[in-house]
Amino acid sequence: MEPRAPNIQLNAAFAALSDASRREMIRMLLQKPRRAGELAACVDMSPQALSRHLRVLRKAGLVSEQGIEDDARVRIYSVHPAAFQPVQQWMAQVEDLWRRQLQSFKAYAENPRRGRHKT
Amino acid sequence: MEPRAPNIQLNAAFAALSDASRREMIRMLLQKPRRAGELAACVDMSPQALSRHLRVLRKAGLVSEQGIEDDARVRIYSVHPAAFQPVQQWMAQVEDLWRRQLQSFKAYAENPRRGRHKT
DNA sequence: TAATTAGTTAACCCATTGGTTAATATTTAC
DNA sequence: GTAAATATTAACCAATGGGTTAACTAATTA
Repeated sequence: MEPRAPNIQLNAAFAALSDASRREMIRMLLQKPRRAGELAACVDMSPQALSRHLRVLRKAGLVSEQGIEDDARVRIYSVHPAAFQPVQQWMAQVEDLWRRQLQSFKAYAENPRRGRHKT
Repeated sequence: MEPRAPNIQLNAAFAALSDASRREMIRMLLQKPRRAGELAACVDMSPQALSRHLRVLRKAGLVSEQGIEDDARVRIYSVHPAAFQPVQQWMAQVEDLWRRQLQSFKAYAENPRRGRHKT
């Protein structure tokens, strides 16, 4: 096992979230699953551009699509919350590491002779 | 105040985090503040490439630099944890919205209007 | 002073992103 | 049947991202 997994999925998730329109789409889809057209009304862009953003979200695994019965034109998009987990885990790691650092700072402040700390 | 702020900062933060090398740099800097050269040893890239990544992180506000007194060549980089807050807040919002709609979604998933489930 | 060290910036190159228009399915309306 | 509505994909184009080499600044050292 490599110590340095590429973590493509995590890259894609963060990248997908770096666009305000896509974040807005996710919020919309969190309220309820919707078709592309309903999203278009909210984010105000061409169907083509929207479709691309949906593809980015899909490839990142953040949303999933589901065809409906008798109309192949329409697909229902919904948020796939499991895909957010790696992101949240990474953020939690950061928070944890930061907390530890705070403690070491605090320890230094309480007992400064032990180490050399530049603020 | 606009109801729809572009949230450039949030965009930049997510984008900055979408690169594995930059995430690794952040982890390194969370252990302790370091100079550029120390980071280079970890992420194994040219000083120029590294410097660019540092600039991305700086512009996103995720890390801050601090010159040392008697050598202007060297700057100490450290994580600026406050910049992670918008990201965490957004993620928390998502989690919250998801929890609120969990019942509806569960009903939706357990009683799909249609069969074709392309998870 | 010249050379080395530490690091950033500039110029360039190539791959990707994201938008547009045009073309393509598929269902509904006429 | 044809046309309109609902989307997606293809082809194209401008802008960005990220890497490289070269050039640059500032400090240390010979």
